[in-house]
Amino acid sequence: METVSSARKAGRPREAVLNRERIIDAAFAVLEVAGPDGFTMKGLAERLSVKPPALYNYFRNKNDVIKAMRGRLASRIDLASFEAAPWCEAVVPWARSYRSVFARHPESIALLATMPVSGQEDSVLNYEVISRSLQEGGWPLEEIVPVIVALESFIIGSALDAIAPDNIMDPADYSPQVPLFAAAGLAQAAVVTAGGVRPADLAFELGLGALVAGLRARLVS
Amino acid sequence: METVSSARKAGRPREAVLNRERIIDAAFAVLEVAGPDGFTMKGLAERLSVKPPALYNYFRNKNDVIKAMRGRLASRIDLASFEAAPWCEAVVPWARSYRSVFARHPESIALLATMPVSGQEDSVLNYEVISRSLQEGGWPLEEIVPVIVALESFIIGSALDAIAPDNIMDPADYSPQVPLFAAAGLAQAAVVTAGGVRPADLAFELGLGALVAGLRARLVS
DNA sequence: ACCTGAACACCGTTCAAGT
DNA sequence: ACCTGAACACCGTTCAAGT
Repeated sequence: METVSSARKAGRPREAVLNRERIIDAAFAVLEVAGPDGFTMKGLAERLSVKPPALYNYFRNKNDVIKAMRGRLASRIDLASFEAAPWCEAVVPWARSYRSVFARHPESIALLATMPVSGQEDSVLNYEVISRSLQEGGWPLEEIVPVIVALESFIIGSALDAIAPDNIMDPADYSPQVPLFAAAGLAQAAVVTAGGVRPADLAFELGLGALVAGLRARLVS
Repeated sequence: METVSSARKAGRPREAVLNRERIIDAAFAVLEVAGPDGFTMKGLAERLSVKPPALYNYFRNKNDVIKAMRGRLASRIDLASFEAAPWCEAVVPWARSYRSVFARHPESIALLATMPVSGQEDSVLNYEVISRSLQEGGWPLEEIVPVIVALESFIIGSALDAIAPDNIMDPADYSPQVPLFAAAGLAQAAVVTAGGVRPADLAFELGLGALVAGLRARLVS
């Protein structure tokens, strides 16, 4: 009589159960349901029907898993606009794609965006494409990196803002002490409900437009 | 014969050893030397010559400690410029102060900036001051919150960038594959060494100037 | 080579016991 | 009221043992 749920016994399986791709897929799934605090090697192993030590055959440690997750996200960012339009138009869809890739996995940002990028990753290749677009647009060589970093800072900060609850700026019981800010919040809420967008989207689009316009103005002057 | 290091015995001390202020002071000290991963309740207790459970008389849990730390930082941000100059001038020193408060405790950002702000904190009062300055500058009520959020997104993102190692954008061995990006990095490095600043500072100042200029342009048009 | 099982040194938090 | 001591349920990681 066979048991139905035949747990794997110790010992090498005839054919490997795991690989890096499968583990990263599962990692995003676990992160999505468990959140950053609940993202554990045990939970990851369980979703793969495996014991935690098995993961260490493919990744050196948990940080190594997270690094691979970020690499996956970076490869999803859409750079196509830089091939089709000048930088000041191209950065807008790129920035939206960048932010939305993270917004697709809201729980990822705290975990992924704040871990220092150690050395080289595939994402470096993306920067070459952007650099070329900026150079063709007339940017001096020494300002190309600062421009990219400034844009990314805004995007990452906006992504962090997007993961916060919508009412993060709600003064709540403090309203009497901050009347103008409370009124501004209500006025924004009216726009938000009318437009069917999130408050974070409003701030992102406004800031992105201003940042690009300001960069353009600096370039022509 | 008395032992020199007389450890405290169990039982209530004649006069309380701890208070919230002392604990928060110690928390920043521990965070600074131990980093975000090494920031533990045990480490915090040790620095206060106390056992971990004692902390729970003053804070409900570790997150509560972190929230108090952020409140402390928020109170250090300098808002004085908003009383003395129009918004487009005032935001610059405010943004620098905001970012430098976090830069003073580089290890804090990952821990503090990414934890969602739950409900009300003292920082809400700051927003009233900024809102008033924006309104006096002619901003429509419904755009005041988005403007503040866009600025904060850029500042927080820049603070995150500032904690990363200076060579975070260094293509290193990838240089042959990304020649223009590598050259741009070298050109930036020359400016950085000549000016005696960090690469992150360059990007922050460039982005801040552009963002403010872009916001101004939107307002007058 | 690639998995399990057992073990180690942690962690945050709870709670009774002591003064 | 405010501390310690002991305990609980975790965590990441290592490593021998099994196939």
